[in-house]
Amino acid sequence: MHPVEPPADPPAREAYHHGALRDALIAATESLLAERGLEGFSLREVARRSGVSPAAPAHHFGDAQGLLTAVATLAFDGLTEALEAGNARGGDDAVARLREQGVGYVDFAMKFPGRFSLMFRSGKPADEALSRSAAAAFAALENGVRELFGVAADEDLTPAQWQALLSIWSVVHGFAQLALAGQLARFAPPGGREAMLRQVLAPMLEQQLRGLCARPAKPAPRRTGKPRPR
Amino acid sequence: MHPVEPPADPPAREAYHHGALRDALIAATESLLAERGLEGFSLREVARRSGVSPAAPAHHFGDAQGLLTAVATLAFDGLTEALEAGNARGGDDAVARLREQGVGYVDFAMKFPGRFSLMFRSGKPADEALSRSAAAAFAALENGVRELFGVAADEDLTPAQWQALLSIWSVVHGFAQLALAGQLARFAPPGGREAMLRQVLAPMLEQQLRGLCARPAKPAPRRTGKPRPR
DNA sequence: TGTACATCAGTGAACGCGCGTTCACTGATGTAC
DNA sequence: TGTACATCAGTGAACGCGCGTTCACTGATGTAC
Repeated sequence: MHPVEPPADPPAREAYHHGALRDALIAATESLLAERGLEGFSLREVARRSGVSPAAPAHHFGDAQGLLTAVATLAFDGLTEALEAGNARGGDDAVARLREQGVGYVDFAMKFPGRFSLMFRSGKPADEALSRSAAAAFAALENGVRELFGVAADEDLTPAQWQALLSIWSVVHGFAQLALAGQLARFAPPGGREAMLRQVLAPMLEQQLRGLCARPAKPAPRRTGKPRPR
Repeated sequence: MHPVEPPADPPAREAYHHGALRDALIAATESLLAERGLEGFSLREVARRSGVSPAAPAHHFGDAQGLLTAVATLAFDGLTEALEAGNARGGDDAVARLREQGVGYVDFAMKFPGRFSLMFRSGKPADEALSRSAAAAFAALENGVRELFGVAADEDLTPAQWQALLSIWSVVHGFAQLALAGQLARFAPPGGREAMLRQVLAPMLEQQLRGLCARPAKPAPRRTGKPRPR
């Protein structure tokens, strides 16, 4: 099933017995979560898939929670990379850059459903490294919005700009969740997923940008309260 | 902890021993899911909280999966009601009606996180009643979009209108998920949640409506593919 | 270069636990006569 | 109205199972001299 592969060229740091057990446990955790979700996760099954005894993971992660926290932390790091790669992919147009960040967000969720399911659960204990990685991913998205509106890193976003950030995050996050839940089959065959997302994002971003610039010329939307960023 | 309350006036149908065990089991399932998530669910704990023996639930739901399916089905029915109530709350303005549906969607998720967590998991087995209830909830949302664009029940939505539906669903679903994950604390204190959602939804809906009406006058967004509804 | 020792990744048996489900049962409710 | 019986919701003991974690251990790797 999951034979232990001898490392082709040992990763220097952990070529003791298994060779790269730490990485293998992380990979096994991701695939198990992708297959069965968080409620189907078990440390013993992860050990089994990695070809080691049930006590082996404790040497690397302490306990089951430690492994899950480590995977969640790596997951946020991966999301940060995906967002930054998307930003770069967008080229010179700030709208395209942010749109590609959104595409990167959803692609990440679809490519690594196991990681994604760990990232946004409610009962997270406060882990410092995890919080830092999560904050970095958020900052990557915030950065795209700053570029869109031309807000420097040391400037505050306006309430309307915070709102734009929240809108974009909500829409990509919701799209990803619905896609993972299989709910997008109501709209189109799975192959068209990315095209659908682009068609949702592009006009939204253009209108956000236009709306902010042209706001005084339009009838102001009734305010029911002011968002207080951060 | 969870004493069995004798039913004030027996619900006629199930006043045998416990009185309303079926309902009690459903309520216990919801609160357990809200507290510990799906991975913390157990049939025995539900029985314990309902004050009955571990074998009692089997008489009403067959097995653990049957109970979860029943709760998910009721959850979708509740969401449908919430969406219809929101629609009614919106009054005469189609934008307001759809916006209030969105508010109803998020309120439902926040009020019943246990139910909500069951509704959109990926590994669902095909249950007929569950599928019917899920379809009804979707139809309630679709109905709001039809009203927004003035599309009769027997008419097809255009691709752009399907896209609008997907955008709105994504944004409210994502907003709800982020709120449940505690991620909205980055933006504002929890009290401001509903105001934030309204400020996200209102301009989005107005722009969707305006965008569809004015589309020929604007430079057409580049199409990368057509959504194929249903 | 060789030897003795320290380190530590991984073993495998064992623990106690809570789980879902089964089973024969009990006893209250509902119904036929 | 009373009696005998059928129904069925709920009991509680029992089952086998997989779980997370512990523990003393093994044995390969790395290091001091």
